[in-house]
Amino acid sequence: MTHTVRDANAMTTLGKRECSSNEEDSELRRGPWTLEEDTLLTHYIARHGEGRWNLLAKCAGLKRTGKSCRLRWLNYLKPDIKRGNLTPQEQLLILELHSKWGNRWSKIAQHIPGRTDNEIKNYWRTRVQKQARQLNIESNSKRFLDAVRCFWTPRLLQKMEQDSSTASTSNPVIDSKLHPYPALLQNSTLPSMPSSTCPQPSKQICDSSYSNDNSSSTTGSSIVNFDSISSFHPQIFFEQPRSHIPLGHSIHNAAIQSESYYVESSAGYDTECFNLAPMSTMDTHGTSQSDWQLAENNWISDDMADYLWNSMDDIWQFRGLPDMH
DNA sequence: AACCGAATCAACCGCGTTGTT
DNA sequence: TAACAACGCGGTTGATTCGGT
Repeated sequence: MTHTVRDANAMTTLGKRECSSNEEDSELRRGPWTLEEDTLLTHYIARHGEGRWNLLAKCAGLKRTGKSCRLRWLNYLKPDIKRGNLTPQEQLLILELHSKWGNRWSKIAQHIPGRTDNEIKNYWRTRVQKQARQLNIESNSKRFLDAVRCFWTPRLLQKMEQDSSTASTSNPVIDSKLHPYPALLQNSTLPSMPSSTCPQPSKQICDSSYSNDNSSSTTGSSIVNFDSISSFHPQIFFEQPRSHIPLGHSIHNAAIQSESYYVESSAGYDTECFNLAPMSTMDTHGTSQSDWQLAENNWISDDMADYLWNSMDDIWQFRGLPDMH
């Protein structure tokens, strides 16, 4: 299989040929890795460990740059890499962490075990940004965050709940025994369509004392420390029972109103927690509460709401999963 | 069945940071 | 402290796959 070498690369290679007497430089392989190369790299790292990638590439007999070897190992060959679609929990976490850190893919990936920065970056660009584009919304805008908060986050939470109600005990999603709303889990119904008033944020959130800055951890909830999040397999559940959460349309707000989530390790990590409230309330652009209320009056149109709701399965890869209707 | 455009994701690049001599 | 090498990150590209016609 051949790989088209871009002009810039051709220039680089030419430069190397001119500047280097090392004939091997011109034999460097590019493009997709072969099984043989993967095997060589894996076996070498198994015996000698990773690091010093340029040396490693030579010693392992790979006609690749050290950079290429490193990338292949970290993004594909490393044993703890997870394959397959992102779970709703992971998607939720990406949304949340991105709202906090922006395009700090590596930093985000550190908190999603088994997922690489490249994978998360691709996910964001192909799924999230695509939808933002189709809606003519800036993917980093407040408006988009609002859409995420009011449409997608509740749906993801609902999906997680759905998973938890059907999952075997080996499935590390929501532990229904810990869920304060077993009835909600069993009886919740997917709203057929969000009402036009649905996206209005709860007053509880608007009135909350969450700060708008990115300092995190100093939110209305005392249990949160984003910076303390370390590797985990997330299990997310509501922090406290609410006295009443109506079913149907109100599940949007019900999910939003649930300010805090525990993240519990299923692999022996420290139990930690994080707060989705920043995503529910935080404005990464420093918008004031009055701005938010202004936005409330200028919310997503019914058409857009229709679109958002109907397209969520595509966006978050729910297609093929059991329908809750 | 063939074509074509869109979507996906592995792999690459440039550049800033960190470590070493 | 300067020079160089190695590393790591984020942005981008392009080959492959998918889905529609």
